[in-house]
Amino acid sequence: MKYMALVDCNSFYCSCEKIFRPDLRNKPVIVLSNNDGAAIAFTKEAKAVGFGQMCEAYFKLKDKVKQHNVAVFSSNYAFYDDISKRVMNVLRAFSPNVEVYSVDEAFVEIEVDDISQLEPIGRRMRSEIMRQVGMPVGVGISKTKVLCKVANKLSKKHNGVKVLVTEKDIDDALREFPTRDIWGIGSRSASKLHLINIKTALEMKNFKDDKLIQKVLTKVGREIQDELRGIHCLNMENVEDKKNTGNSRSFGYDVRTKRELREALAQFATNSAAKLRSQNSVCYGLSAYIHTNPFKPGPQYFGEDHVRFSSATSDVIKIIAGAHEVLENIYRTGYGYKKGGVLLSHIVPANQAQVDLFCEDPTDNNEVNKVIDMINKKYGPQTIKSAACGIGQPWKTIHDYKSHHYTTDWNDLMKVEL
DNA sequence: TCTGGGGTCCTAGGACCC
DNA sequence: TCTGGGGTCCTAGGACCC
Repeated sequence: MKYMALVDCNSFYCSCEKIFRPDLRNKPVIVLSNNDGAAIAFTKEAKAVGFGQMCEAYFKLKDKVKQHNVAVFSSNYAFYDDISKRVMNVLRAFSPNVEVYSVDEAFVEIEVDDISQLEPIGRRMRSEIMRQVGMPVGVGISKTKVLCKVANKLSKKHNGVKVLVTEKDIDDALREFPTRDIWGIGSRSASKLHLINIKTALEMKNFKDDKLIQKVLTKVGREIQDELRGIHCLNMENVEDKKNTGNSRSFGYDVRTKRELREALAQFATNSAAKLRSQNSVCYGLSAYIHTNPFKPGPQYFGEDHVRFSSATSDVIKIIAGAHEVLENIYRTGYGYKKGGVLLSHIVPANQAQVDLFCEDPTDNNEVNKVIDMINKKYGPQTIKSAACGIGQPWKTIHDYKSHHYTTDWNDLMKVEL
């Protein structure tokens, strides 16, 4: 019989930071967003002393951080990605069918003859990931993805592994489970369910009027209902290529000049294009935006627009030009801009792209891009890039508390003193 | 002073076709 | 009074996730 496990890393970013810092064991740790603007990850020790509200502004937390002697880190995404890959590789030893759902969690298909084998498998996943990577995880095992999510949530109270497969166990779990905590039910949907008197997952599972659920929550909600009943709607998916990709950042200060915005958007375009090429895809569309700081009083402006490429491309030069074309349309003088971004859309595999018969310049600078990618792979990201991105990039974000790139940079390897 | 970034899927409604 | 019917494709916006 086939089941699936949802393996989820505990406070992933914080746990990454702790791997090479044994002195932080059992200590409160928080990780900040880009720009050190907001707190985005917390260990359970940090939650215990009152932290834990996602995206709370860091400047509001500083006093509390001092008071409780909390270790604070800027986010170090290259490092987290590397640890994530290591965790996923451990899981691949358990099953050929692993769906990496996000940086810190994966669904793993498992086949057993008897359900009594499920819990030991979950235990082994946990211990192997801890042994090989040093990452604590929780494992939830059940029949469908939505039920796995429920099981995973409960795993914290069961030493990290919870199996939910018999009807009775499932109903017992769902009876206590608020609708808002169901995977895919956000606050809006939960309020709507409340209006028809559905407050727990069990009530949703047993609600007879499927058509009403469909009407209130669309197809999405209907499928969640079936998943609660153990009926598969959300299948294991192969990690396919991204359908959209992009890059955006808040700036270190309010940016006022078009020259600086051109640099920033060129950099975002460069990063997006590199992601596109790394999955061997090309795109037909690009959109870009800039906006003022919504937290500041005063007039606000959100500018956004898009362009279509006459033939699909992953050429960094064309993509930067596209972003600049959008900027010309959306830039307004007199505002201080706090954030900008570039998104690539209508992405297709490079070998499936249609060539436009009347396109003036269908050839990309493929060789140039290849060389750029090669150099940046060998010597590190950003070793070579378009001068349009600027040199100093003063608008860039701030990272005051960045940890070392322990596993992704030779210069940051851990030092051992003898 | 300081408030994240990167995604997915669904639906309604407009544009267009014959 | 009364103004086709049936279909496809695309996009903006909403909702959700980590």
